Amino acid sequence: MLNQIKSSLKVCLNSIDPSIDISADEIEVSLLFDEKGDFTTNIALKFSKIYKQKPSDLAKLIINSFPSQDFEKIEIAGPGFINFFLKDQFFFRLLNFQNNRFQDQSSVNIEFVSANPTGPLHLAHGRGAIVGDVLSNLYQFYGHIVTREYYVNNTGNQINEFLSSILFHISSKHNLNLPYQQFYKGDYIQELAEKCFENFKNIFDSPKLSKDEELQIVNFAIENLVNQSLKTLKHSGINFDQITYETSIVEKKLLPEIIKELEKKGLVYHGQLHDPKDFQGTKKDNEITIFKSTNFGDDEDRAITKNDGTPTYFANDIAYHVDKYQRQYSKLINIWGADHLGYLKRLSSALVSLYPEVNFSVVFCQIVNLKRNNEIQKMSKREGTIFELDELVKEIGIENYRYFMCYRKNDTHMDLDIDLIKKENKENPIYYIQYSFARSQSVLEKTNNVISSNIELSFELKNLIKKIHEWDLVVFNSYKRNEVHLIAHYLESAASMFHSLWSSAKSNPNSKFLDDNNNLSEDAQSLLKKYQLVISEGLGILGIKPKLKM
RNA sequence: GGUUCUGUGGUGAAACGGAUAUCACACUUGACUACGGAUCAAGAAUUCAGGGUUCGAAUCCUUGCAGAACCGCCA
Repeated sequence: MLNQIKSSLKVCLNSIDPSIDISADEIEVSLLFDEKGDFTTNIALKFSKIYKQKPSDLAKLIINSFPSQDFEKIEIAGPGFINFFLKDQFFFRLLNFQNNRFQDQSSVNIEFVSANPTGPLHLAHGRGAIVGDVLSNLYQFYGHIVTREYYVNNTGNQINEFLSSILFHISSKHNLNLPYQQFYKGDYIQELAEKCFENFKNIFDSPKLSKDEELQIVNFAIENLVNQSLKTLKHSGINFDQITYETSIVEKKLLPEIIKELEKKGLVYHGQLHDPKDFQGTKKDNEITIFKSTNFGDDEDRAITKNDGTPTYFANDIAYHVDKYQRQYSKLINIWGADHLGYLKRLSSALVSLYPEVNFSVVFCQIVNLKRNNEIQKMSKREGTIFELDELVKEIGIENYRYFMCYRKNDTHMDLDIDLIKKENKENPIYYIQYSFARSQSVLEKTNNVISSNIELSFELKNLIKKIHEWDLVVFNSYKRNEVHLIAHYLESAASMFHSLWSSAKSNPNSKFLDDNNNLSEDAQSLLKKYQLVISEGLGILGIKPKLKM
């Protein structure tokens, strides 16, 4: 019906002035859930200038030429809104809307989590994990072929320090006197060190480890952590299609070609930036390769090579994204934590200067605080008070975990209130939604016969029908904007309207779905089934199964 | 100091530039021999402050104030 009104409005506008071309996308029609009407459009306000008319006059012209057979009345309201009142007999038509849903089967790459392989996943990774997975579901909902990708940064200093920390533990526990320092602390390092020791026992017979032996050990340790992380994610319903290691990107040796390309565009020079923190040696012999990211509004130019000639993290990251681009996705989406906010400019400008047509976007997830007993829990790696993701999921359950990670806009700070999440009542939205679904199911199960009687079109019933009709609009909007919280909010509000309708039957028995003999009208049946379908689709995108019984 | 984000009832949050700013909690009332009360109904805001753009601003621009994240040749 929304689309029908839209196209009728387009015809009206065209008949008013054929020389003006307004595209269907510019015509906004939305639903009303109060006494003002059932549908509304602002086009008379929006286009009054183009048509050189006062908004109210334009609205009048539109109404005069609008095919009004489906409507009780169409009126001008406020400064120039046009409100439509649907005839009662057409309400149940609003439930049939999903026949020609938008489809786009192009392939999309969504990269998320991509945690450093030097420790277990914790709360901070959890939000990006869910947002990435739900976004993937959303793209799949519209037919896209989605690759969920996990990137492992297994090179660089952090890896050396990680290895050193493991060997330090082995050395001190088994009195081996190996020359390694401790960087990372924590129980998981000790456990990992033990595993490495068990697996490579014979290596430690000699007093010194070769480079090759070190490599074996660190790879084993990384593999172990990555698998553990993937297992944690799998437990919360997240499965990756592709794991990409930084080393495999390095092996492809894309960097020289990339630097050459950027050089051609005048975006690379050799020289010096400020002294790095651990700078050693003389300045003269330390010319590095630098990307001119200030051309794109970045604060500073960024190094592509370090003073020892090896590529920076940034350099390898360009190569990684070039690699992704070359795999021919129509769209690349990254989910990043807020700590990468300042990193976007340099990466996207490098990527865009290489491939101006690239469709690359980043969805940022802000910090999550853990709230318990009404207090924000301070978390610190040093004090060992990091809350591992595994524990969180165990404590609150997958459904709660997934829902609550989605119900705030991704770029706002969020407090995850453990006590609230564990409640089983209205305060917990996911519970409230599931309860409405179970209620609808109980009616369907109690039904003796489906009959062709009429159900009274109360205010509450109309609202619920309209809400169901609105689903397509909401989910499409959520997809266009990469904002998954819109779905969570829709579900909550749909459930609220369902409960309202349910309770209205207390004061108005005609609003009951079932009659005294447990007969259900056809209309009511199609309403309930459609409600279940919409809720199932919405929860499905969030990765949650609806409950038939609770 | 720079870059980016945020500022909405007592609290936590919603709101493609649209009408009377929505939801939950807390607080105050009212509704249960129930199609599952695990619910429903009723009650509160000068949207941080000033200026601008617009028919129309929580939303866009600008100034100020307050808070957060980031600001290595670390990843």
